[in-house]
Amino acid sequence: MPQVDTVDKILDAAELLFAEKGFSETSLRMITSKANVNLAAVNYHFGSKNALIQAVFSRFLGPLSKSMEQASFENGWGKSKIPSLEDILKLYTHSLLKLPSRHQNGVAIFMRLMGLAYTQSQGHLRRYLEQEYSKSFRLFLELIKLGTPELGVKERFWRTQFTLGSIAFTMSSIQPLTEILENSKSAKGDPEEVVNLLVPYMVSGLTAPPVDVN
Amino acid sequence: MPQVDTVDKILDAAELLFAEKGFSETSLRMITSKANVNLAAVNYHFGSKNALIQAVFSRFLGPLSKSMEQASFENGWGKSKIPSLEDILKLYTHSLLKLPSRHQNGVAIFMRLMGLAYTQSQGHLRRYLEQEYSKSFRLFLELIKLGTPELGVKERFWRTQFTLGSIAFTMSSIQPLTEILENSKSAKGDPEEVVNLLVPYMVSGLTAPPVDVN
DNA sequence: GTATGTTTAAAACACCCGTTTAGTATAGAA
DNA sequence: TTCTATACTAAACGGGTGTTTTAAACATAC
Repeated sequence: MPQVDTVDKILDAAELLFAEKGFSETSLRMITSKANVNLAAVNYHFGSKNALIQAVFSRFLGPLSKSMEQASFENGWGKSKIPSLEDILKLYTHSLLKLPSRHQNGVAIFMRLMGLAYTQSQGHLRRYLEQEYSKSFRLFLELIKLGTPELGVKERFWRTQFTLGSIAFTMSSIQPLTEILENSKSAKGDPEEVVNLLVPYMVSGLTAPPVDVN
Repeated sequence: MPQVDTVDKILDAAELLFAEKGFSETSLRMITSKANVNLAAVNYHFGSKNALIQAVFSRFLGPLSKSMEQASFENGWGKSKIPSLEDILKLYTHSLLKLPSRHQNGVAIFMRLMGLAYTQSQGHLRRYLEQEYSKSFRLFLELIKLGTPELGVKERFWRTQFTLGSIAFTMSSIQPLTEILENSKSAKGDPEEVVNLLVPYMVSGLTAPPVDVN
């Protein structure tokens, strides 16, 4: 019996390669050779490549969504105790940063994967995430609503999309962007630093004076 | 001699399919069959699939970068006449909206392609865009710098990325998002309306009090 | 009308893909 | 020991990929 079993070896390798190259650009042969595992093992343990993609997401989204729901509950947030927008966004971003990972900079990988999930046209993945984690997402929207009481429905909707766009887009390309900024190929790209810059940006955008009132 | 020559038929089809599915997920056979053109025509006219991808970008980035440079010049913007951030963003967003296109909602397609160029790992494309349009991009950054004098280099860089993310992400999925908001499959999604909500959001985010000072 | 260079067409090429099959090895239970 | 379920592996399968080749059609110039 090996220390790390085959399933985890596959997930580890897949996580890295997907984040680096994208889903369609990563072949099962790349994954299995990086994981030192037989090609057929993927289909044996997961059934298909699509199922593997979903499993990669489940491995970190499961714990993450649980911890976020719990944190929101423990804070007693609700209509009787309305949190500030900054508190909400800080909770979420810092839950992300504290996410345990098997890799060196797991946050960046995780973020990049989330960005890809939005960006790449993986119908099955979007359907899967919607089905499994819609409850967590609705909680997030509910909290945003509590934190931006002055906004109309339409304007809140679009500003939330703008905000998600900032996150997804930035995080999905944080590595190349860091290289541009540091002007070197070895810049490692510190997600924590970027997140600390991101929160005030989002707060300011979300709480800007409304244009519309409806 | 046909009304629309083969080259343009290929570009039209490729543009739509790339925006819809991504680059690797779109095969030359999909493109040529949608364009009613022989498979070999792509390699004959463009040389390779990668060259076709680059050509798709050139067709709209060429005119766009020219019109933007010209507009900035005509306004006399520079260190002697510093534009407001709102003016800058309005110029750019409205240049985008006025962008002539061969398709119905060309803005969304164009934005989605730009988002993909960042997001998908197409090394050759990033290199190509950097080489061809670095001048235009540097002009944009220079204008942003004029409009946000209170920001340090690092913070300005990241906030600019956040802003680009909002635009690319929102515009590239404006259609499905509108459908969600209106709760109907027939909602048409007016880019101009969204842009009017987007500009104040971006201005507010970019001009938020600095966190860092370096 | 014939020759010349350009564009289209059909077919084949070599390669890589995800998946399946058929078989082997291993470990615990009866 | 024999049986059985699970874990793993080597090899092959069918199909799709970008690209190249070969030949035919076409317009234009001489």
